[in-house]
Amino acid sequence: MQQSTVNSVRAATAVRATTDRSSLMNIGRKVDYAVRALSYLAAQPQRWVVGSKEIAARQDIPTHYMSKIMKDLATAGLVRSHVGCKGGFSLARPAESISVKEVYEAVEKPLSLMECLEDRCCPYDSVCTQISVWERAQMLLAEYLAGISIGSIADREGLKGRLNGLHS
Amino acid sequence: MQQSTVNSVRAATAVRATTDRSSLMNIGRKVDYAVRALSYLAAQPQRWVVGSKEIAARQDIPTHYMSKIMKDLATAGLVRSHVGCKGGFSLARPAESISVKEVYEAVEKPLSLMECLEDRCCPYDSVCTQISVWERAQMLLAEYLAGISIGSIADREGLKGRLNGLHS
DNA sequence: ACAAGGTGGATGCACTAGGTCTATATTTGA
DNA sequence: TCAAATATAGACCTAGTGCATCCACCTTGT
Repeated sequence: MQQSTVNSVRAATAVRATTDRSSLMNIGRKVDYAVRALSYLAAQPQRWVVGSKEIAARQDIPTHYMSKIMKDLATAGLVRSHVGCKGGFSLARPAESISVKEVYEAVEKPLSLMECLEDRCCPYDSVCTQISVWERAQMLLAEYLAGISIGSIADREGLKGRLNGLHS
Repeated sequence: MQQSTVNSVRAATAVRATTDRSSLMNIGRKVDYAVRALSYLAAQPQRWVVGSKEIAARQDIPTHYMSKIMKDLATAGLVRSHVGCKGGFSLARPAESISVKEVYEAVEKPLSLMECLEDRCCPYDSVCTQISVWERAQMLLAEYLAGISIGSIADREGLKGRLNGLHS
């Protein structure tokens, strides 16, 4: 029955999982900023290099924080960085090919709803009856976010079109 | 074009939203504990009263923390509390009618992925192109979790059935 | 009356989100 | 060639939060 099952598992693993909550889902400002910054880049003419200060100012994002975020995005390969005077950032790939999920994982961490879903070392996972619930929820979310592109976000309200129209 | 739009909005609202991040999605231990506690109750014979100490011990949950969680569940009306000697908790409703979403909201807060989705006072929401993305993601998640019941979780692996079999 | 339970609140601690700052390396324009 | 503008890397700070512990009190069955 239930108690004996759980008890035996507990006995087998006296040590509790380390308090490493560093991997839960967190859709905070950082993600918001990253999406806005990328959208701003996407709305620029092709391969146009924009400084992080400009992005920060236009999108009302704290300047230095913006730098750190852009660095993350560069490390993840979503933007290309151009060092030096008149340097800045440009999209490394077509905006249509950059998904919100990628953006999230570039500035935060791998998408994970619960810690036991990530480090597969939860002592109970063999008898846990709720893992699959969260697993499925996480898949739903990941699939949805993987299907939304920065391009589609930037293109709402016709921003890109309007801007390009002005430049042509 | 983009900058003027955003700038005008910024000008109209000099004050930034208060740093109230108290409402983001957090599927942590508390939710885990709550689900496990409710599952444990669901696996008991009808309306059987179980002390929080017992639940805590059987499910390997910190004792005092368990009390607080049970209190939350009682406040939310998911369990009935029985004060006094030989007191404890029992499910207030059939386990099949208690959804994981309810459990989450009982011990945490209203399900919300981003703060701007909750307090509808984000100064940018009229021009923000990503709100709808998170809004939809949140709906997906909420709908899914609303469709999973404690009953179905407790009944996996036939725990309830086996236990009832032993008692009949 | 008293022990076994729940109630409510105070408290503590570690960690993180969010943000700032400085120093350094790299490039461009004058 | 030098100065200004930029990215890079890191230390640092602060308030808030997750997780938990403990205590004083109230209820109730025996």
